[in-house]
Amino acid sequence: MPELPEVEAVACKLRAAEPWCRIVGCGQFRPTTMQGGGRAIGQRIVAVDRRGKHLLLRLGNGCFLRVHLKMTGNLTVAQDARMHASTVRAWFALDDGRAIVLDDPRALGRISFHEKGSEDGLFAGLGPEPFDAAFTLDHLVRAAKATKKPIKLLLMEQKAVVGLGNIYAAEALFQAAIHPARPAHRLSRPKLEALYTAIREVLGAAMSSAAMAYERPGEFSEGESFPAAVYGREGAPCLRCAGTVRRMPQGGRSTYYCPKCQK
DNA sequence: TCGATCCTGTAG
DNA sequence: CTACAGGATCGA
Repeated sequence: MPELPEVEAVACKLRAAEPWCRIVGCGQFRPTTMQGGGRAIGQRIVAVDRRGKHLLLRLGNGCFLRVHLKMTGNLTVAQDARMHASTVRAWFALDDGRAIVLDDPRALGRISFHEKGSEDGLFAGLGPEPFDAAFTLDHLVRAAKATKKPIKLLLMEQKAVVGLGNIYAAEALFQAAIHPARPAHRLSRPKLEALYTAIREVLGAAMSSAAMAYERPGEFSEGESFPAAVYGREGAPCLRCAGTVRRMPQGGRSTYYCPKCQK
């Protein structure tokens, strides 16, 4: 599921289940999934926030639970805490009988409890939100000029900007017509400007698509967002030129791109 | 900086 | 069986 648009959709869906009753219990099925969940017992969730791909469940006393969905996680509200799928890895029971459950087939998702005011330390390594005023073209240019690593890897580091993963990084680079392996510091300012615009457009389109899927369920498949222009299209014709989409390994992941129009 | 690693499921 | 999957951290 989750790059930024999908995480935001999960947050929206959780907010729709407000107001929250008190947390009366929690559980997990392996020791690594959740750290300190028991410390949230007795508290009430007062807000659901998002920072990059992290979900923050704010508690009444200022502390918070941080949830990272990793590759396949989903955080949902179950009407009955006693029933759950085999892929549920952790849960919080609420006073009204409902439960917040981490459903995650691959079991890579993580939940952790954090003290009031520990956000700054916890997220010190994260870059700006893509739609925040702090994410400027100059910021992206500075980040790009500072490293020789391939631009796609820079985009996926969550340091120059947060929220892009394997799909949207590829989509943004395609839209900006930039080769994913280009050393970041060698990109011209105009190219970086195109990339800057593309990042916002790609994420923005995915977010409205995710919101649409939420408002009108059934018309769009759950979780999946809009059709990708390059991702997963190896061997298919490029949507912009006469080229053919290729796949190449990058940092242990698959990168999709058109070698003809992404230089 | 790069590969290995965490996990399970699915497709070929 | 192998390859691969929308993430991120860790040790060599």
